[in-house]
Amino acid sequence: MARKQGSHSDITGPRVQDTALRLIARHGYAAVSMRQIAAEVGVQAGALYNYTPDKQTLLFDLMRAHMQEVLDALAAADLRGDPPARLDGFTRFHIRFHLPRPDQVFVSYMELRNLAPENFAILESMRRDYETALEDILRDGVAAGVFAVPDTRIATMAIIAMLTGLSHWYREGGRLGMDAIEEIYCNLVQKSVRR
Amino acid sequence: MARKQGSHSDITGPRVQDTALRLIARHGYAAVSMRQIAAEVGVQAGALYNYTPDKQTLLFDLMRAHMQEVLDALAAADLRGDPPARLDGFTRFHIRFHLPRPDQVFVSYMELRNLAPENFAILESMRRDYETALEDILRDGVAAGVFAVPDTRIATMAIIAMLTGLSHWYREGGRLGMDAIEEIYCNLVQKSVRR
DNA sequence: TTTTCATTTGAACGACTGTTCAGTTAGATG
DNA sequence: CATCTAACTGAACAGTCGTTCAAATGAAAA
Repeated sequence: MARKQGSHSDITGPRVQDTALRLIARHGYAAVSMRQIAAEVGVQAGALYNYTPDKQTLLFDLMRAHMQEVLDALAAADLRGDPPARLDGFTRFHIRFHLPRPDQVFVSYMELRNLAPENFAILESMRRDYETALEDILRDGVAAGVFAVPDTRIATMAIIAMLTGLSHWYREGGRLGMDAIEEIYCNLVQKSVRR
Repeated sequence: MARKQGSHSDITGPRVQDTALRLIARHGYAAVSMRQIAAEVGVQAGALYNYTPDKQTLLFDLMRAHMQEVLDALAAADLRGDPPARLDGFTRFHIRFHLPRPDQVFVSYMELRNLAPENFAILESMRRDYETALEDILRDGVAAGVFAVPDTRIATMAIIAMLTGLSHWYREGGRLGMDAIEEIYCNLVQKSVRR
């Protein structure tokens, strides 16, 4: 029944996602037209609608897929040990996961305002889950007396902003490699919350 | 000669800037049309061209004005003392200046990719000046032996990302006031670079 | 070989885009 | 009062926008 070989949808579908992600990261959602995406994929604009009901859903699917990957990967990382060890683990996880995905990070943080309210709420909730994973570590550390932060919620937001900011300026092949960056950020993060 | 009283341009001009800033911060440069701005100002679209040569320049003027205000205010702050005191001063200055200007911060960080290359270069240079002010403090602290950072450039970027991130989630009337926020961030920043 | 249908085309829809400009308006000037 | 002109209108220009859909395509299934 369902065609297996020779079906172009297996190829075109991912190419639509990849192209949309790259173009939106570069120019912004509102500045990229369906015809631009189609042209880079190598089809006419109408063909895109075999792969997304509309432009808004195309954006939302990109962002949701990214957030889901983040949460799944974090769960798989299975951070263990005392709070400082888990904080180091979280820092290294964030950098290792996000640095190779600059386009996803860019889109996920810049295009939130272009989401329909119900889609925004879904992503905000997923984002909150990620933040909570870090805040739990900080709270445990405070309870254990190894961290001293005046406010775990704010420390969480501050650390995540610091880590996310990295993705905005880091370029592969720059002065420092990912491993060196990782060490430096672990040092900064760890000290900022230590007693 | 030049009309003084009753001249609308003294009123309409600033209103164009204010309206454009607010709409662009909310919806993004590409998503806001000249007709939307005009409608909120209360004029027809054509009238906007008495105040800006084109849409691109309108955006650039908003962003350049903001960065110039930042640099002027920082120079006026005239931070003195030992490196820890100057770092505290920088942290407090950044928060006090940026928190009351969320729309400017939003536009200045989100719309860089919508600038023409020559305009982008100008803003990037002003941004670099601001970053250098912080890096100088960190370098002096390292030289004096009161700070220990593996890399002053990265610590600079990390701290600025942390501080800028604050503007993205802080809302007036929230759980904590600006003064409390200031204390918490001074604590986090100071500890992250201390020996 | 014929049939079937997933896939794509190409044209069309109405609406909106930034920008220009001749003409109108209204308030200050002489 | 008549004049002047800064400020603004309203229409027009040549495109582009997201989206729809009948028709064409071509490879797998029968």
